[in-house]
Formats: sequence, C-alpha cells, structure tokens
Amino acid sequence: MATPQLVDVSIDRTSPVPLYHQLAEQLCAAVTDGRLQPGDPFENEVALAQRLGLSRPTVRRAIQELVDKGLLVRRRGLGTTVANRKVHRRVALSSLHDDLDREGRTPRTEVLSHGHEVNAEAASALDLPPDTELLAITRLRYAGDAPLAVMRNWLPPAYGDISRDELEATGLYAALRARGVHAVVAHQSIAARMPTPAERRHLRIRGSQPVLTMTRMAFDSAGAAVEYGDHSYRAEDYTIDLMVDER
Amino acid sequence: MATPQLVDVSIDRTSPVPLYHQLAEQLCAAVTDGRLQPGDPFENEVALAQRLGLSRPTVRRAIQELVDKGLLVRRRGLGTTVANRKVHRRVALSSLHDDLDREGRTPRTEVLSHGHEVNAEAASALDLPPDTELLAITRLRYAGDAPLAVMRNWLPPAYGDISRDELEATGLYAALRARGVHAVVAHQSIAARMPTPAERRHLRIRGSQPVLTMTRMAFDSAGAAVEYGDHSYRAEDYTIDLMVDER
DNA sequence: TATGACCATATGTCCTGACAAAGGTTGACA
DNA sequence: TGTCAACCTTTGTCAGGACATATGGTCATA
Repeated sequence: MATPQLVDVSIDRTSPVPLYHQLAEQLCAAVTDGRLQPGDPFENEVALAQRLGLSRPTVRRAIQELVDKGLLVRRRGLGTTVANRKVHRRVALSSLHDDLDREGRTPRTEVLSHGHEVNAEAASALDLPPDTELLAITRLRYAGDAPLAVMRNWLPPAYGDISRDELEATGLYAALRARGVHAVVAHQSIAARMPTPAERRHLRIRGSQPVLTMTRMAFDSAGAAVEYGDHSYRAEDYTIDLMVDER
Repeated sequence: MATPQLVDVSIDRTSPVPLYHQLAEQLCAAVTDGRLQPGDPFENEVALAQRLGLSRPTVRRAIQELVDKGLLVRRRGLGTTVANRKVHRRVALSSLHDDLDREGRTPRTEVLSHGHEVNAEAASALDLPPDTELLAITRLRYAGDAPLAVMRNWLPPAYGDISRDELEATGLYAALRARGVHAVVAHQSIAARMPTPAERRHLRIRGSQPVLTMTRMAFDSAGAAVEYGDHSYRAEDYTIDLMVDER
C-alpha cells in the first residue's frame, strides 16, 4: 500500500477548544485546500494518535467529524480515504437563499414595510398562539440594480426590537445572530406559481414568467420559534442549490 | 426536578446489532410514538447506563444519535429533554421527490423511453468521460389519473442492465437498491420556468402555468456516480419539502 | 433584603485497554 | 497451478475511570 501523506498538525492543550475539534479543523483544511487529494489514503487512526500523542477515541472523533461532512470515507479493514470532491457536503443554511453575488453584482436589500401585526397563519407555523403580535417585515432584495426577490418575514415578540435600519444595514440573520440566536433547523417548502400583480411590479416581471416561492419555519436548538418566512424569487434569475444526504 | 420517565429498554447482547444502536432505536420509538413528550426531562446518562448495565460512552452514543436526528436536546448542567416536535428532522432522501401519495391517489410511473445514449452534460455531471454511453430513461409519473412529473434520468454503464419492466414495476431507486447500491449524497438544484410544448402535452398543462424543475446528481458513499436526473413537475400540484439544519 | 460564594447535578472531554469484524494478502497444500 | 485457510491490518464496538465546565439553587453574609 502507498504510504499515506502525513498532515502537519499542531495541538494546543492549553486552548479551550477541544482537542478533537482542533484536529478536525486542521485535517479539514488539509482536504479542502488540496494538500490531500480525493482517493488519497489517510493515515490510520492508531498511527495518527501515536504521532500526535492523542488517544485513539479523540482521533476517531475528529475523523468522524470529517466523515459526517463527507470529506472522508472509512472502510473497515481497508482504511480511510479522502472522498470524491463531488460528495463534499455543503454547509450553511444561509447558502440556500443567500445567494448569487456572482458577477460582481453587489446584493442589496430594501425594507418595504416594517411593523407589528397579528397573523394567524404565521403564528401557528411558529407554534405560537394565533393572536400573538408578530414583527412583520417585507423586503425587496436586489442583485446590483435588478430586483431578485420579495421576502416577507414574521418574527416572534422576543425579536420585536429589530429595527428597520438594522435590517437594511446587516440583514435579518445577522440581526438575529447579534442577539445570540442561532437558527438550527428549519422546515422549508419550495414551489412555483405565476406572480401576483404586486410581485410583477416589484420584481419587474414582464410577459409570462413564474416566481419560485419558498416558505420557511426556523427554530433554535431548544425548539423556540425564530422566524417564519414567505419569499418569492424571479425564476429567471434564481435557482436553489442544496445537498441532500441519506446516512 | 420532576422525576424523569423511565423508558422500557431491552438489550440483547447476543445480537449483531451494536448495543448503542439497539438503545437508540428503542429510545427513538419512545419519542416518536409519544411515550415521551416534548419538553419531558430525560433520564440522565449515568443513571441510564447504570440501570441498563451499559457503559456511559455506549449510552452517550445512543443519545447522540437522537440528538443528531433532532429528537433530543442536551443542555450541559441541566440535562437532556425531548425536543419540540417541530425540530424533529426528516429522514429520507426519497421523501424529497418521491412524493405526495396523499388522498389515496396511487402513484404510477410510465416509461416513455429507455435506451443508451451519449450525453456530455449528464456524463460530466457524473464525473465520467463525456463520451461515456449512459442509460437514458424518460418516465412520466402519475398520481391517480393526473400526470405529475416528467422525469429524465441518466445512469452510468454499470447499471445499464436495468430494464424497462423493472423500472415500471419497482421504480428507479428500488432497482438500484436491488443492485446493492445506496445513493448517499446528492447535489440538487431547483428552479422554475414555463413548460416546453412537450411538457405541456405530457403534463396536460393548460393556460399559463409554470413547471418546477429539479436536477440532481447522486453518488454512493465511495463517491462513484449513481444517477443524474432532470425532472419537471406540474407546479400546481407539487411542492418540495425539506429540512435544513446548521449544526 | 440583596448579593455573592459554594455546591450539587449533569453533560463535555479525554484517557487506557480490550476484543470483534471485515477486508486483503500470503503461503501451504492438493 | 489453483484454491482455500491462516494471518495481518484497519476500523468498529465496548468498558471503566478521571477530571472539566456549565447551570441552577442554596445558604451565609453584608
């Protein structure tokens, strides 16, 4: 068997970052920046543990992190190898909608409306009482000068203090992050239909062109409601890319 | 603190199924069938280990499986609780496209064409040489009597023996499974556009209604190409539901 | 009464050690 | 020369223990 390529790793035991994560990050970097190529054999667990002065479970856990991300493939009896690049999984939730800033077109968001309202549908999607007063936001997203999407969002009262200015300056998810919120899981539903007159106007849709729609419910790790969204995208300019995996 | 509900678990040490998985399955069942309700406190790790005569790492691994699935929430210093039902994650890759057999309408698939061809676009998506001869399939999916989707798929030569009859009888993914293949990860791209004349005819689209399109590349766990698909759905009848999570 | 120090509890991290199971390789034997 | 069994390598599973750290509550003190 070909001798595996050794990756340079430095472990800082005084750091508060767990050892397995330090290791995982450095191995991940080695794969993504090409120091390790798809198909390359990977140093085996015991040898790696020995070399770095770590226990095998710690090394195993680091490797498992990369396997979960799709960067490595383990085969019992054979060893671990770097996965085909095509199966490297994408990460963020944001990449689903936060989008093609390609061609140097700078994304920009305009807040069309911003206020409190009662919306039974949005409230029930968020598992809140139907008469809950929600923060309702309507935004128009541009790529350069071209309008791209109309985005309606409803937020629970806890985030009622998010201001119009903050939204335009930093975006919705940045505003939530600033409040220590971290949307962990979301249920999304994607469909297509013909635009409403208002959508035709906002998105400057001419002729017979559909919109791609996405509704979303987002929750934090404890299951508390974070956001309900109902977005419409110009289908001409927009596709949704995602990775799916069945483990 | 409320005394946690004890779940009845039986562990079979003679079974080839790993102990942590036996435990995870039984705990998972307890959550999904409602024996444990969202918000309920969960028996702590050490107590559970003691009660079942298992080591803590084994119990921890079982619990981790459920946390990964979104069924449980762990909070350091507090304990583990059953998650809000909204964050219970969906599982299969199949549920993404294999679809609404709701309202008792039985799904049915008709094979429109089936043969070998060279298609550079499909081949490159599958990481194969552009002149590779692929098995090309076109199918029409019905829900009851209503046409729902036109599905074009290309498969690498290894699966060139999949017959027309097999496809109609069992479906594409079942045919692949029968060959021991297991699609693990796929890159999907979703968009919307107006239908082509052929699509209008096949899907019986009248007036101004768009189609929802999905292209997909699927690979097995070793990174070998499994399938490239290009599907068009009647937007009136079809939505794509998915769970996204950022961990 | 309010506040801070301490403590109990539970999960998080890390270690050592052992054996099992699944591949591939090698070598003995027919 | 061909075949199969034994062996080696590597990952998979499991145990048991030690200490760290986050969280909430309690109790003593100002």
